[in-house]
Amino acid sequence: FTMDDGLSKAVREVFVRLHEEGLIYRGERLINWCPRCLTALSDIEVEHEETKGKLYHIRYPLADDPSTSLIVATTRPETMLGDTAVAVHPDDPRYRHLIGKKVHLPLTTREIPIVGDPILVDREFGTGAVKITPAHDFNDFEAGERHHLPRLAILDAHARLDPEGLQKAAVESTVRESVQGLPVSKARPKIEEQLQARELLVKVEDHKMALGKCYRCKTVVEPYLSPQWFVNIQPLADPAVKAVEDGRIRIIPESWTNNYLGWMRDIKDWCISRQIWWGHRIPAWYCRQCNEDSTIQTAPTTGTKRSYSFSAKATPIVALRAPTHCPDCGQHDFLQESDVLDTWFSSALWPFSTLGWPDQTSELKKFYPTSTLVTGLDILFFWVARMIMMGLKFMGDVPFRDVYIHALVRDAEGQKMSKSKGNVIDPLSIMGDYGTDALRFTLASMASPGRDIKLAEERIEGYRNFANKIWNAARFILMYAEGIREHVEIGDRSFADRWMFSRLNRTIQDTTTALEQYRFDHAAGYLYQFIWHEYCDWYLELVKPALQDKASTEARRTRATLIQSFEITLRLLHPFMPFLTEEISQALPHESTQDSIMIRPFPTRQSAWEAKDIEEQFAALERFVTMARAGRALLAYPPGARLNVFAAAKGPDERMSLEKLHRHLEQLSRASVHIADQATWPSQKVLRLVAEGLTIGIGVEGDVDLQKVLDRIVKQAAEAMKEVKRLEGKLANVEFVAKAPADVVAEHRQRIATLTHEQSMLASSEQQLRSML
RNA sequence: GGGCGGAUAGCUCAGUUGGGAGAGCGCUGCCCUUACAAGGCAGAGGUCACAGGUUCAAUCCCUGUUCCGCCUACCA
Repeated sequence: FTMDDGLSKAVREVFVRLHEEGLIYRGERLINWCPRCLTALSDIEVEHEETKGKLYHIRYPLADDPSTSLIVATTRPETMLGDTAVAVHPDDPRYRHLIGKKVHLPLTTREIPIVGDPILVDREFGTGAVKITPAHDFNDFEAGERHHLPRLAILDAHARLDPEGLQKAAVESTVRESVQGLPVSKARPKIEEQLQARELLVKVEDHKMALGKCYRCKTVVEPYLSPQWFVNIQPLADPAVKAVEDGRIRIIPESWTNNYLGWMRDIKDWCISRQIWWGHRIPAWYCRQCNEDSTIQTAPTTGTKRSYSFSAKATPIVALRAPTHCPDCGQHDFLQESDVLDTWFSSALWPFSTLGWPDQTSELKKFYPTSTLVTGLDILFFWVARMIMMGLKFMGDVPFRDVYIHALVRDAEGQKMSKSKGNVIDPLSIMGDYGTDALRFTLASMASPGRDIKLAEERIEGYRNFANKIWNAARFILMYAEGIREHVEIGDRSFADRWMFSRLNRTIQDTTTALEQYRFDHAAGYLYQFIWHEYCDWYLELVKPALQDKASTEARRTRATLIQSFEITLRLLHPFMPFLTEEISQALPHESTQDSIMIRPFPTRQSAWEAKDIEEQFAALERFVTMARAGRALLAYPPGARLNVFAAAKGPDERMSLEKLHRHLEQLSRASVHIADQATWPSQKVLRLVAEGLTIGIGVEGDVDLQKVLDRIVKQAAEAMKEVKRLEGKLANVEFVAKAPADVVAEHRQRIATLTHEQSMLASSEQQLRSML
């Protein structure tokens, strides 16, 4: 970014304003530091790794009574050279009386105080005494502040023992000479040896701990004392906590809310400076005249580091532009701060900086705040929380209403994908193999809340097939689209059309509701089910005969319905499969003025389409057809052979439905269908099949394997028997009948009745079959 | 250490006012039936991790255990 770039302008504006309010300060603090990259690291840049280490128990003799000593435990014996105190718990009867006395710090000529600190010390852990090294440990730094202890840095920026620091820390010269210039890993055994030789090392035990490592180079990070820039975060965090507490911002799924609140309430000042090249350079300048003593020359060792920096004592001038002269000395020789900003500092401004802020643009008015932010959990704190804080601070309003936390996509082993780990699944390659829409649909369908996604190729392949299915349906429709189309009122449409519209209506409603609840998985499921298993499997099959005679009224009307319904379906599917739906919708017959599908309205529910009675009739048809097909498979009739199928309706309503749908029944079951009472069926050569209250008979012709059929019927009867026994068992329980809701009990009775009827039918089929064998 | 999530068909995963266990892929059988074999039709397959508890009734609620994963933390 150039300095005139809008984003940079916003960053500088924010930096300067925060600084003016005292919310940005510069100071010497401990930060996570990579001794190899020579830069500060933010929390997100540090990876923690379980490591086997050692716990060293070291004896610190009392200064005025060397026969008595405190034993402290540490995982980092080399840092003891920088100790400036030993802490015990003020209420600990073992040590209480020692507070205020001094111990002699081994390997040095220093004496350091014993302090009481209830925060740092856990009485139960180790010996109950702990060393304080403010320059090399975060907690010790805090403890050092509480007790006004000096900070003795004994490591340099490369995490080597620093000769000057060792000198200042009054380390014995022999010790000093043996360790100076050594990296931590080499110095540690030397220190261990020295302590051993003086019999001050009480014991060494194995110890598990989590070591922080630089995300880039895997070097163990060091808490490092250096001048850095910070944001005083509490004044920004408080409003951001409130915004979520009072519901102005909703986190979805809700379970992450506590995570957010917990983190925000316990937030620490934000180190925003980085010692790297790439980034927004901090808008601060130092007068060379006034800060001569604070200038630190550093050799450009790697070629990526600037050659100077300033100590914590230096006085910066923070401004939007380079100052023309120094307000103190009037000189005009400046060096700009060499540090750049943490990348999340500018990211935090994204919701408004991208809209032109600090200018009051029309985009800013229109799009701030936005409705939903979709993001991954891993940056909830680093990005989302900071956008909320900065948005509230500079815009006076939340940057978004809903935060949708989506799942993390992991690799096949369930590992988190990361650039540095190299286990990234390349979306471009997946898209090449299966298509962009298939990948998108897969991710939507697997986006169940609170659960991560292990990307499974089989699922993607399945949705690739789904896309293919839609292509083929489109081909079918285009094939029959030619010709006059006649639009009629919904009530006058055919059975198939009315059923399909009723189902489409339901699908629109379900999909919309699911989207409103951020249940993309449910929405994808509804669409898949409707398009494949209702629209393609049943509707398109049902209308085929009508389309055959192209000139007929029925064909004219069906063509209109086909195109209308498919176009609506495509719009409904468009957010999930944008490319395919656009392509097909352009191919369908349409007005030349019609917009791209992406800006057409999303379908809405039409109550006129709802047809419960039609759906019930369809259910009867589906039961019949499925059973006829099963019978065909059971009797191993070839698909081409025409069957004779008898159907007995349960009542007059069903009989009417079946008669009305007679043509469809014959078409879909490829059979001659006879609707008649069972009593009138031929007594011989008819196989009876029963399921869900419907009984059909299939004419038995030719040489068929009746044994297979018998096995099936016996098995089905056994299953029915088992279920009846289970239900009767429950009904026999007086407590069940007394305490269960009446409708549940009634339902149980109803199920028994149905099953019993089924059983008797099966028994008669069985008897009949045995006689035929 | 603390917190959170997961364990359901061979695999990847759905499944809430507790009451008959689902999908996709894979598998078996039949079928290239003029949209589609990346397909159609029909099937097989599950003591819902384990042990207790609450309840008339538990995949679902509670407790504990085992295993896996994530976040977080200074246990020196």
